[in-house]
Amino acid sequence: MIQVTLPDASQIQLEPGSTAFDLAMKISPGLARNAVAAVINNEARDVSRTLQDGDKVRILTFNDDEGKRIFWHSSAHILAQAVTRLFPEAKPTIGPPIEQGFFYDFADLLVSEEDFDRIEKEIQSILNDNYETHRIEYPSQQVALEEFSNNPFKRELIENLEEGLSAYRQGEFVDLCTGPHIPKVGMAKAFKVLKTSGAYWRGDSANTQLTRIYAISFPDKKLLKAYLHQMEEAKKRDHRILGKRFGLFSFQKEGPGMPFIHPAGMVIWNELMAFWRELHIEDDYTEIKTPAMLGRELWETSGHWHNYRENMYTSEIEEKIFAIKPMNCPGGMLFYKENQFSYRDLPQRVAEVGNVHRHEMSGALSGMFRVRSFHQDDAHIFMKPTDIKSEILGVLRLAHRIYSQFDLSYHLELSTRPEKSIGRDEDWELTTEGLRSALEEYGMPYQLNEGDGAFYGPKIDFHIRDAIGRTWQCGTIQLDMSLPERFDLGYINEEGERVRPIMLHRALYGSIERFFAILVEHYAAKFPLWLSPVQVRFLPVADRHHEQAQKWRLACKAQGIRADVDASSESINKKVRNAQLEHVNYIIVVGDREVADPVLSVRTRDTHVHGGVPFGQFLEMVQREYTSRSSQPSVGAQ
RNA sequence: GCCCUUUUAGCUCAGCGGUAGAGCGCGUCCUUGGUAAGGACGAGGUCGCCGGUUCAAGCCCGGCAAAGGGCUCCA
Repeated sequence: MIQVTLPDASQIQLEPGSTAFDLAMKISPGLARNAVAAVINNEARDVSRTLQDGDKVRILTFNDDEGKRIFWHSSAHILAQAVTRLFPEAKPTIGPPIEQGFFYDFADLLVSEEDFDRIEKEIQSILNDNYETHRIEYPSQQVALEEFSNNPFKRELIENLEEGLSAYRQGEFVDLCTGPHIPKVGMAKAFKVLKTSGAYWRGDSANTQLTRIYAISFPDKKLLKAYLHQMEEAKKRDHRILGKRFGLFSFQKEGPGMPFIHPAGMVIWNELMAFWRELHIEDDYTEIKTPAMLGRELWETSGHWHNYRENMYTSEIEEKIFAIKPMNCPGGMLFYKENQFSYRDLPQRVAEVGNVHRHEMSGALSGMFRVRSFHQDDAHIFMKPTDIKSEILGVLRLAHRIYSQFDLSYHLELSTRPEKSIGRDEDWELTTEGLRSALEEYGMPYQLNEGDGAFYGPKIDFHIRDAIGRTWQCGTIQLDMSLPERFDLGYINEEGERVRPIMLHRALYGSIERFFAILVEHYAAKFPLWLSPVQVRFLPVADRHHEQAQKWRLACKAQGIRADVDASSESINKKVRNAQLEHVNYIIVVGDREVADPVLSVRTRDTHVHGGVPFGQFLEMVQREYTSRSSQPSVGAQ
C-alpha cells in the first residue's frame, strides 16, 4: 500500500499503482466525477497520473481557479478540434484560458458570427462522443516537429521548447500542449462561442494576422445560463447606452473620439471637479492652466516631437508650427522655470486639469473609455530626493480618498525600468526604490510589472474594472528623470548650489472622461444625490398646482439644490414613472393637500413614499445629504 | 492601423430586388387625473456618404466615413 497526503494533512492509503482519479473516487464519487486535474507535489497533472508513496495531492475541480484554467484550456482544444473539422485548412496556433473563458487563434481561417452555430454544433458532437484525452510525450524535438510538419506556427513553438515536449490527443485531434487536461471532453458540458476578432501571432502587429475565436464553457448548463444572464445585465450598465439615454454626452462623426458633454453630464463633471479641488486644496496643491497649443520648439525640447509625433495634432500659421498638447507636462515645466525656487519652497505640488488631444488609432477608440480628446487631472510635484517617499505616500492616500468616495475597488501595479530607457542606473534605483518603499509602507498589495515602466521613469498605476469586467488604468504616478534634465530645472539647496529637482507626474481620476464613464457603469446611472443631475422633481397634480410647484423649485434652487417641475399634461402615474426611470432622487407630488399644508410625501428611488415631511425639514435633509456627499438617502433613512 | 460586424424616423428596431413600417418620443386637441404607461388625431425618413450592376436598389457589388468587439497601443 502507498500513502498520500491531502491538503488538510489527512493521509489516505491506496493500492500501489493508483491514480489521482482513484484517489478522488476514494474520497467521493462526486469529486471523481468533477475532477478536472490534480496537483501532485505542487505540479498540476492529469487525473490519470499514477501516484507514488508520500505524494501530496490536491484534486482540482472547476471551482478552483486553477481548475477553471485547466478546464478552459481543455475546452480550447475542443474548439480547435471542431474548427479544424469544419475548416480543414485552418492552422491552430495557441489557445489559452483567459479570465472569463478562453480563445484560440487560427491561421488561414476566415469566420464570422454566422459560423458560430455550425461550430457549436460540431463541438456538441465532439462532446457527445466524449473522447478521452491522452498525453503524448515526444522523445525529441525532431519527433515533435514531424508530428506538426504542416503547421509552421506549432513548429516555431516546438523550436523554442527544448525539453518536456508533449501533446494531447482526443479522437483524431492532436495538439501540442504541456497539460494537464480534463480526462474526458464531455465534462465541458455547456459551451458557447462568444466572439471573433483579429489577433497577431505572438502579439506583434508586424506578424501574420490570425483569426481569434473567443468562447466559454462550463461543467453545467445552469452555470452557462447564469453567465450569459450576468453578461446581459452588465450590458445594461454600458456607459455608452446610459450616456445616450440620460443625455450625459454624445459623439459626432465630425469629431471621432471627441466627446460632447451635455448639460446633465456637465453637472456630474462639475461636481467631480469641485470634490477634486477641495481635496487638492487640503493637500496643499496649487493649480495652473497652460495653453492648449504650443510651439514646436517646446515639443522638441520635451522630446515629444521625436517620441510622440504620430499621436500629435499640429497646426501651422505664419510658417510656424504649433502642436496641440498631448500632455500637460511641458507647459508645466515652463511654469516651473518662471520661478526661482529654493529648497525651502519644495515640494511644489502644481496641478493642472488640462484638455489634451492624442491621435489614437481609429480602431482603439471605445466610448468615453478611449478617446482622442480628454482631460487629465494632472499634477507635477517638484521635490528634493528626500521627499520622494513621503510625496508618493501622499499621492497614494489622496487617490484612496478619491476612489473610496465612490466605493470603487481598484488594484495597483508597479512598473519598473524597461529595456529601452534613458537615465542613470542610480537614478532608476533611487526612484524605483522610492515607489516600492512607499507602496510597502502604504500596505496595499500590488502587482509588479518588471520592465513595463515609461522610458523616462518607473510608475505606479491604479486600475479600475468596468461593467463587463475589463480593467482600465485610471490614476498613475510616474517619476520622470528626463524632463527636469531637458528643461534644465533647478532649485537652490542649503549650500546655495543650483541642483536638479526630482519630478513626478500624477493623475488620480486619470482621464475625467474615463473616470466619468466608470462612474456611470458603477452606479448604473443611479447617481448618489451629490452627483445626480436632477435631485428633486415636483409633480403638480393639476394645472392649479403649478404655481406651488414652481415656488418650491425656486426655494430648492436658492439652496443650490437641483430641482425641476414636470409641467406636462400627463397623468400623475406617468409623471411618477418617468421620474423613477430617470432616477430622480426625490419625487414630490404637489396637489391640493400640499397647497393647503406644506407637508410633503416624498417618494424615494426605492419607490417608497415617506409621508409627513414638512417642506423646510425636507430642504434641510437634502442639503445635508448633498454637502456631505453621502451615498445614503437622507429621507426615509432611519 | 489590422481582422470581424453594424449603420433605416429624435430613440430602439422590423423590412421579401418592384413607390418606406412599428413601439417609444415629439406636436395639437380632449382629459385636471394623488405615487410606475388616460385618450384621439397629426407631423417626422435623399434608408450613413459616393460610385457601380439592374427595366427597377433600403436590399446585390465596390470605395469612403462613423460605430461596436478584439489585436496593437495607451489616461
